[in-house]
Amino acid sequence: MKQITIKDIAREAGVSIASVSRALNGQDGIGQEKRDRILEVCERFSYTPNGLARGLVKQGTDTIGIIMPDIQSPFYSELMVKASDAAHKKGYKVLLCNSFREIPTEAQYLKLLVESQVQGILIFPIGPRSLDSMEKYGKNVPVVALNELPEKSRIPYVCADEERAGTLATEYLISRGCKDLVFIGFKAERLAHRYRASSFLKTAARMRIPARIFEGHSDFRSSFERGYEHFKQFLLSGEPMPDGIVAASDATANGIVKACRENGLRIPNDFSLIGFDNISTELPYLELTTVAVSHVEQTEKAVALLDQLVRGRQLSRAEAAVKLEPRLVERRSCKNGM
Amino acid sequence: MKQITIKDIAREAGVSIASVSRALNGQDGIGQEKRDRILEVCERFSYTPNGLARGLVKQGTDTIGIIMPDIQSPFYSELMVKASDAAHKKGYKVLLCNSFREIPTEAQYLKLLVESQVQGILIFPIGPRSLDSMEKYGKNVPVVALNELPEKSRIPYVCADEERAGTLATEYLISRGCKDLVFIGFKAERLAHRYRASSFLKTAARMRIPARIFEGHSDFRSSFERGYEHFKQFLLSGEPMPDGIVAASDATANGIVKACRENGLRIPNDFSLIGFDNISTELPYLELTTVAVSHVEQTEKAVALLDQLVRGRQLSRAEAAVKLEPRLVERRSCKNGM
DNA sequence: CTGTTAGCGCCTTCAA
DNA sequence: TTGAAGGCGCTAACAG
Repeated sequence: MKQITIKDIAREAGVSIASVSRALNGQDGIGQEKRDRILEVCERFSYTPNGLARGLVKQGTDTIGIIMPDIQSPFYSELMVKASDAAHKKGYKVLLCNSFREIPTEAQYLKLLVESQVQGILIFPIGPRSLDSMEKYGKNVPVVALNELPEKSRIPYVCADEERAGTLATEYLISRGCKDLVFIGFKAERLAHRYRASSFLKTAARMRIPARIFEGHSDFRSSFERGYEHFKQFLLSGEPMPDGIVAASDATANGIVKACRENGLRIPNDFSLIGFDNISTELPYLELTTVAVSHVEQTEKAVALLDQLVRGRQLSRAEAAVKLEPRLVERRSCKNGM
Repeated sequence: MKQITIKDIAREAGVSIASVSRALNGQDGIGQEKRDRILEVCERFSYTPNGLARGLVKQGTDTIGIIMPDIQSPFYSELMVKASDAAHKKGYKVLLCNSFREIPTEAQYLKLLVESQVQGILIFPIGPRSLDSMEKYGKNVPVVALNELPEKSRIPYVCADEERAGTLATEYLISRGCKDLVFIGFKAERLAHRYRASSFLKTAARMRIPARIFEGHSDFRSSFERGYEHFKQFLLSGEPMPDGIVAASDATANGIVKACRENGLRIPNDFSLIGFDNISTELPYLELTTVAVSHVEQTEKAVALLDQLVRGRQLSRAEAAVKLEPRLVERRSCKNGM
């Protein structure tokens, strides 16, 4: 399939390549009649301009890349969709990449995107170990992180205030009368989990309610599986059953629900359950109460931030480190035991 | 962020740009010592080659594009992941695009990918209306369709033999003792549904079992919603309850299950349910029996086909129109009433 | 209004 | 083993 170039079109239409370029880009400085003729020829040859050449001379592609760990997770795919929307609104094209929760794959995509001359990158890091390559490629092109907080670094980010989220969730459970709390699905590598868990403990202590973190062993491919397996481990552990469970995330909560079904446990009858992230539109079988920031707000902020950077604005440390206020989304997975 | 070029590196290392290029691409014709020095300089400046320029001169990007209608659907996202895997194995990089089930968006991405000089495109068409742009851009670059069968066109495709799938599903339900069948979630625009539904009718007639297609009104964003709404409409319609339901797809079946829960219906106690596509690993609450082709087989075939085309091989009509044999995946949504 | 020309950053002959 | 030079397809001055 030999590529047809602007030259072919020019020859065929009997004009110069400059005119073709002008016609194609809707610039003026060309007669209507000539323009029509050129466009007609393009159509006839089903000519498509070479984006590489154009990008090369224009020094830009109007494209940003989005890297996320798991396209199959409802959480990420929803955020991804919202983020592309936001990017499109700002006039960017979007390249999507799925890192499969693998650090090397993630690094590879960062490289690919930089090489593809995207103007900026939005990344949902896999975890703290993502930092190295983010910092490396962040020298070439602006990078904004969502969702994991690269606090130790200078990478700009937009995420939820997870500490506050943990507090909200715990307070809510207690306000509904829970007297014994367990946190399930904890994964130490996730910074968000660390915040959620530590403020969980802190809040419970402050309110004088017994609370513990269940540390399930071994890790699993997805948060869903982790929730499922950890909760089964918890049931087998012989530990006393709490009346309130904080799941490390909604995906985790979903796994817990599955384990409950298999063990004849009912929510919220047997215990109250609360999660984080608000992916529950994807959980048709459970109306999960959760704590989260608005996905739209988060992604739009992130794109706006990236856009600033792309346009070369210098941002202060504070402007580039956005923590959004989470709020409670009340549904039906918590009983009212007051 | 001024881009660092091969020229800067050459100047810094005190060599010619040709040498830098050679070092970067691991070609020989350059001394080890010089090569190391160059690489060191690249590292120090965190130089990343410009893919646009490289693609331009190499006349190729080793990249393929994948376009799918809905990244949030477990069905598509799973296929997408499998397809990228297959592409990576063949040495291609992958660009992902989400058409949002919108024909214009789909066309736009086709254009974007062609302009980005991908070597080939894998597309999960939204429906028959996708054909126009597929044929248009198929002139520029090889395009292979999955999942919808563009039979009227010359676009190469790899999909399930949906007629056979419909037969299998219907036969199975009947073999399990069903005496009254309804097909729910039908959407006329989906070619696959038409095949499934018509062979459903045909098979039931052949086996002398009453069967009908319930035509729900109005359409919905996702198959899930369509299943949910259509089944609720069915319940309200006053039609007699069948003992076997064929859902237009697994996603549809999932919607039906949701409606069942809300109406106190139990599966398979109240009726047997079967779907298509085998996405049920994503339906933790129901072990749905289904009919489908292997996702891995399908995507690998598709990538192999595309690869042939990319390498310029001419394929016969038959080679470019692959229908895979579906098989029954037996789980627990059908009772045994024999 | 139109055409000519000089690059964009890189790879690849071709000479040295 | 090395470097100089041409050109990939396109846009953006600059001339006419």
